[in-house]
Amino acid sequence: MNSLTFTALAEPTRLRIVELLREEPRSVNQIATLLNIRQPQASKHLHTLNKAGLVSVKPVAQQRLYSLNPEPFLRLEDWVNSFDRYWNQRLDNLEELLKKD
Amino acid sequence: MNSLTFTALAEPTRLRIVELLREEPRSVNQIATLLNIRQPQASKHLHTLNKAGLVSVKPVAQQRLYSLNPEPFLRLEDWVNSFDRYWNQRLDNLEELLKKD
DNA sequence: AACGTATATTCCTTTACAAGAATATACAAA
DNA sequence: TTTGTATATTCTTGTAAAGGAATATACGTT
Repeated sequence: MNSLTFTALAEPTRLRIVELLREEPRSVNQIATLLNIRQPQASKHLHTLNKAGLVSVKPVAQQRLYSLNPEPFLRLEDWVNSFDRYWNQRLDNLEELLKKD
Repeated sequence: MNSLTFTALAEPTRLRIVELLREEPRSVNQIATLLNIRQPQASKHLHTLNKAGLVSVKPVAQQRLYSLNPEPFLRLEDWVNSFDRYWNQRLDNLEELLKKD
């Protein structure tokens, strides 16, 4: 797993942006308005998300529509799903322990 | 979703620690040795992971065994799984588009 | 009690990065 | 081609956090 994905999501405003884009693609000003932040900060955070590969841009007239990229989230999904083995294993140990009565 | 979890995982060394603990609980020195870092840094990172609620400590003699806490990872799992709706929806839009021929 | 091992904490320095303000660029419309 | 709207970039400043070195604390052993 790549820590760059986590770095991008670690900033609270960026996390909120991602959760907005999870609903549908949006323009910079839409995001700025919805999150009550200034436009330059929105642009900067979107730039960071873009560099991290989490979003894509599609120019429409003078607007720029940002949308989520599936890949990094699917990779994150795989990564976190793989932890299930660990929980199950620890659960087995617990059962083993309980059997000893 | 809480950005603190992402903050904790954003640091490359901490991410490696988590991936080590995913195998089994380990002591501070084990982690420091395996990752080739100095003991104080290992302690500091583990302290950060602990504050973020990602790990627990269990004292055993003078050692401290760190292990993963399931909860935050299960929450992360839920969060990232909920993105599937988005991908499916976008996939539907694509199919809709293709139907138009 | 003294010493050794395991871990935590403190202090210092350096670096990354977020916000604000101001400005630049891109495109559209009149 | 001037004006307006949408977005990006630059510069500055403040702050958080990581690593190194040194030291403190906790527990065990002799």
